[in-house]
Amino acid sequence: MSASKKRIRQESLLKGLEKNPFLTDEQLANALEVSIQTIRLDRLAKGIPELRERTKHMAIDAQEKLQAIASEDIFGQLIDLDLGHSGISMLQVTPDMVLQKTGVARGHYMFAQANSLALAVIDAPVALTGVANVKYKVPIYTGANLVARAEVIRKQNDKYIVWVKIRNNNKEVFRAKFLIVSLSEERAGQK
Amino acid sequence: MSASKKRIRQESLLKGLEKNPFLTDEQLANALEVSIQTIRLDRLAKGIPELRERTKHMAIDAQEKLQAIASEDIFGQLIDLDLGHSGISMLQVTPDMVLQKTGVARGHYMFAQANSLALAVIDAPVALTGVANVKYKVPIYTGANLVARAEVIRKQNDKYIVWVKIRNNNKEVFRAKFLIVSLSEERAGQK
DNA sequence: ACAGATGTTAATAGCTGGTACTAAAAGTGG
DNA sequence: CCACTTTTAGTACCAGCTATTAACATCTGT
Repeated sequence: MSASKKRIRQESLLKGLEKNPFLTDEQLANALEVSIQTIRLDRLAKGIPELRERTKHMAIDAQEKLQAIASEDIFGQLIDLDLGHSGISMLQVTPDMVLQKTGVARGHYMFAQANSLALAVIDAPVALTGVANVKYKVPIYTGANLVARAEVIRKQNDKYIVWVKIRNNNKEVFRAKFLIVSLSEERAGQK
Repeated sequence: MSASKKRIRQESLLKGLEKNPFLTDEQLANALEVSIQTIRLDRLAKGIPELRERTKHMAIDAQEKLQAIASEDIFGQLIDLDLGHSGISMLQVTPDMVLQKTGVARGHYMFAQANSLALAVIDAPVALTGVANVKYKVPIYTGANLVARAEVIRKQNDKYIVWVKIRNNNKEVFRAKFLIVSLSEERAGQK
């Protein structure tokens, strides 16, 4: 019986810290109505680090995640690139990409994957999207492994037409046509 | 002269902590070749909190940012909404939204703002984007205050045509036409 | 050149939130 | 009742500080 009391306490310890990781042993001891030493033994048993270590790791982890999001993990991994002709990228759909209400991936992730791949394929120092025609064919859910394939269809002076098709399990779920303008040097208006 | 030496030191203190906020006073003292006490006076003067406080605030801030990103069903702030007819949202362009190379905002932010606003306007429990036609008219840079206005142009059964125009300083910079399908209940394919 | 201001270093006491260890007390099961 | 687990208590020690007081060091204006 006491063994199960212990297990229950250790589990609520884990849950409590998950909800609020900034609790000291003292606060935890009060909350669970045991002594500080018991909390420390429990932490030791469960391999839970002390408050300061927890805080530090949270800071580092969250920072890294933010950077990953800010940089380009959203857009998928570039798998293959034939500059000026074609490219392939892959994007894993994770739970935070879907709308809670429906479980369907937000459309702008596919758009971002397709658009950034299209820009990557263009063989120019600076390129901007001018026009995009997009068609969502099938809703996407968590766990989908989206494979985008971009192809430059036409090039005329500084304008490129790029087709991007996204497949999930070899089934086409999205397609887009981009008109992309490459800029020679300076900032310039887009048509 | 010593006053400027002090100022220089305090500035490199700030810069050093910006690069690596996890430095103790002792490490900082070694790096800047002064005593620990000097570092502490400098921190006091500049209002820089101690290592532990810095770490904690980083953890909290980053966590909040992550949650904000994760819960962003609507990209930008919804300013006005006339369900089934029109809506207005605002999005501030921050430095992490732009490509370093060019300083131009990544296209999918505008797409996300427009798309999510279009979906919000639809008066239906579940709605999915089917087709999007997008035109980028002017490149956007950091600091831009994007105001998107969506209007339902046509409704036919479960299909809606929504126009979204984004303006920056009252100048149109982006427009998109969405064909959106509202779903009655179940998960269903999109055309 | 010397007083007074400014800047730097040192020393000490006390705090938080721990680790590590030892030992006693309480509960529990056969 | 004894053996064993679990819990609590107590002590010594640590990092990384704050806060305060005091002694030097350096510079600056006159």
